[in-house]
This record gives sequence, structure tokens and C-alpha cells, in this order.
Amino acid sequence: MTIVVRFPPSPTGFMHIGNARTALFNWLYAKHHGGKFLLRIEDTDRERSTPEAVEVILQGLQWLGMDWDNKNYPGRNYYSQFAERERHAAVAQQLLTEGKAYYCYCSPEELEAMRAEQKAKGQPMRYDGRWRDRSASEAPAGVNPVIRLKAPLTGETVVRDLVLGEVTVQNTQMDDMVLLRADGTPTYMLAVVVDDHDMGITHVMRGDDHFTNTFRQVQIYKAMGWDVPQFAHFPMILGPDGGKLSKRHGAASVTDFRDQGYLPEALINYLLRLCWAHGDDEIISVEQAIAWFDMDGVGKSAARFDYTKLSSLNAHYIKQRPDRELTQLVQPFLETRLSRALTAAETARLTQAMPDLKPRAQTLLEIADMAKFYFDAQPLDEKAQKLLTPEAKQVLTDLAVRLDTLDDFTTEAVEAACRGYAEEKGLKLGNVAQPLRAAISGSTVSPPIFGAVALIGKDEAQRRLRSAA
RNA sequence: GUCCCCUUCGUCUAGAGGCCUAGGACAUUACCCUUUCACGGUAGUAACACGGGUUCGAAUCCCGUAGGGGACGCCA
Repeated sequence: MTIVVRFPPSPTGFMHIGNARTALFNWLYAKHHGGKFLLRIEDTDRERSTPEAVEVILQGLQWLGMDWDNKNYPGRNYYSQFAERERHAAVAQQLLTEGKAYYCYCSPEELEAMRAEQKAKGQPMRYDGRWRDRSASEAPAGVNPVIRLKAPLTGETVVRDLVLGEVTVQNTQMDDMVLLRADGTPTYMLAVVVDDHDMGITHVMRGDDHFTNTFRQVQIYKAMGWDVPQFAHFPMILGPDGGKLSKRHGAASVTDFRDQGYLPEALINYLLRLCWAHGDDEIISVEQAIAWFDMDGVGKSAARFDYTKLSSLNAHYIKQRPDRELTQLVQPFLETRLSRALTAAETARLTQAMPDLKPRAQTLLEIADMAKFYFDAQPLDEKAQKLLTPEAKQVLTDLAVRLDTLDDFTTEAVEAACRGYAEEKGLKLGNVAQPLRAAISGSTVSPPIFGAVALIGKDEAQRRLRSAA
């Protein structure tokens, strides 16, 4: 049997990182087993669904490198739940005809009152089935009814979850859920089941916030006489404080991470290790992940998102990337910071500086910040100003003269000149390099300064030296 | 309130009854390297939620307690 999984986001804003993790686990599972990974946009909520949000999801998946296998639909390259609304309604009608569902004429206000009363009395909040056995002749005039499932009143529903194991819930714990709204549109419960069935989904794998829904969905499968798929529920990803992970923690959507200079491979590697492990392995390539990923490695407890660990992984993958690729990735960030475009020569310079830049950065944004002074003179920060004592300024004046005599303005030549100067004056190299660093970079902290001086060139170096001295 | 799930270093986790004096990674501390900051290297601090069982033996199995999370919509 070919394994078919799906990723069903609803296009109501951004793509939460928890959703990305769910997508990743599904994608990996499909790849590992040679199955199919399908994308279904759950756009039945017309109020909140937007084409922009769909685009964000599509781009997010592409950026992370997760390709989906169902792209041939009229007018779009993903399965749209909304497009199937007639099919969903037909299923509800079928259930109605077969006596497995019924019309309920309760108004939203009436239901709200019912729940309020139940809550006040400390009773479980459930629809009490008041229209379950009433005949249509009692229907109030002018009210569009919803269709509810006539759920079993006795017995129990069992789910064998690939992660959580076998769990049983008494049917008395579940009420008659709404399948079709008064306006004829399907509810989520109906739509997922019908779509999963129609799409031939063999494994429904999602966040465990859906776990209790599963029991209700199984009732729909049974009512329709359909095979129940395998289920797997992954623990949730929490914020560092144990609460819901949100933007207030720093970043929560795929777009946020991209815009903050994280590499997709770092994010993938990090996400992979949340709630999943393969022995002591930490740095795992996508190829390796495909080979290793399976349900037996998935844990049961929720994980907290740790930005620090993500950053260290990002730093690792930055070091792995070729300089040219990094240049391309960093350039947009840098141009924003410089408020101007880089010339071709400057782009080449960025690539040359990259070996000095990349071991020092955790994000592409940090590289851009660090690289600014290679292109435009930066104002001296407080520490740099403090460092430029009269003695230090004398050093700068002397250095300007020395550097002017260099024919070959290479890293080695600059370094040799500085070392020679320090030796002559009986100064420690640091007493020469630090003022030089301050003058050239505007800061007391920078990539190796001799190389930077060489890259900036003699003229610009002279300018900065004189202006600081 | 009802139901469901979870619980190993600060964090992510390894661990499928003896291999555990509980391992790795990130973070953290110290030292080495060094023109600054990093990188890299070496060493260190740090955890089986609690209480009962079962067993010759439990982080691992069972039962309670506590704590955390989730679900209870004509949202998905």
C-alpha cells in the first residue's frame, strides 16, 4: 500500500512554525516510505481565508524545500477544500437520508444559553440532542436548520495512534456534532473526513491539539462505512515560557525566521529535533532525515522552542554554505542597511570578506551588520571613541603614512607594515591593531582588521585613518 | 466543570528491567589558541516531578498524587 499523507493548513494569516513542523514530519514520512505528500488548503472559512495567506503557505513550503505531489487542479496547484463544498454537502445529505444525521433548528443564541446553563451547573458542555428525535413537522418556520450527526449514545470509540498508542473514549463523552451549517457549508469535522477519504489519505498526522477531534471524526468515518486511516498526533511546540508560541517570543512564523536571516536547512534541522530523535544525532541533513525518519522516533511530550539552539544550528549551516551563496543571501539585507545597492565590485568584495564574516555570525542579518563597514564608513561607537586616545591617534597618523608607501595593498602587506611599526615603537600589536580597527570599522569589535583594510583599499583606508586621527 | 494526553540536566533529547557512577547537543563556567570578537580545542557544573507497589534488581512495568498541555464552536 502506498502511503499518502497530507498537510492541510488554513489560509488565515501566517504560517506558524508549529504547522511547518507538522508539514515537515508528514513530508519526511512520505519521502521515507516512498509515498505521496499532498497539500490541501482548508479555505472553507470565507471570512478569514485570503489569497495572500495561500501564497504565504505556498512560498513557505517552497522555501523550506518541501514539495507537494498534487498540483493539477483547474486554476490552481493545490487541493482547495472550499471547491469541494458540494461534495461535503452531499455526504451530509446522504447521512440524513440514511437516518444517521438529523436537522437541528436551534438558534445560536439558544445553544449559547444551553452551554451557559451547563457551565453554571458544572455539567459537561455538550449539545443535549434536543432535535435528535423530533420530527420535521415541529420545525419553526423561517429557520434554516443545521445537520447534526446522530452519534452513538452508548459504547466507546477507540483510536490506535501511532504516537500515543491505543486510547478509548466513551461515546457518552461526545455530542451530536454539526456537519453542515445553516448556510449549507460544511464544518471542519465533516470536511476533513470527506477530503481525507476522497484524497485517499492513509495516514492522518497532525498536532495533538487535534487528538480529541479524532474520536468525533472516527464516528463520521463509521457512519459512512469508510475505512478509518491511521492516525499519528505529534506533541505541540510551546514558547520558551511554556505558553503558546507567538510572535511576542521573537518569531513564530516561517516568514519571520526567513526575514531574520535564518537558513531553511537550519530551521528544518531544528524543527526535526523537536519531538523526534535518532540516538545522539544532532546535525542531520535532509537526505539523512529522509532515511531515518519514522514514527518510532517521535516523542510524546511537548517541546519548548529554544531560539538559542536554532541560532547555533544556523551558525553551523552558515559555515557550511559556499561564500558566493552567502553573498547572494546577505546582499538584500545589506543593501537595506546601507540604503543603497551594491556595485558589482562591491558584491565581489563581500564574497572575499565572507570567510572572515561567516564564522562570526549566527544569522544572515548579523553578517549584514558586521559587513557594513566594508562598504560605507561607519560612525565611531562609544567604545571606539574612548579607545582613540591622543596616543592612539598618533598611531593612526603614523599608520596612514606607512600604509601610503605600500605598493601591494594585500592583507599580508598591511599586517607586515603594522607589525613592523609596532616593533619599532615597542608597542604590543594590540595597541596598533585596536586603534586601526576603531578607525576603519567604527567599532572595537570586527572581523580581522588587516584583511578588512586590504579589501577596503588604500584610498578609503587613508580617508578613514585621517578622519579618525 | 467533563474528557484526553504528557512529565530525564535551564532547553532539546538518548534510554525499550541489570550495559546508568544516567549519555549527547545547545546554553553556562574555566583554561588553551588569538590583533578585537568569534571559530576551534580541552575540562567542568547540571536531570530520572513526588509517593506507593511489582521484581533479586526500575529512569525503564503498575497504581495514586502533584504539575503542565489540549479538547469541549454553525473556527480550522
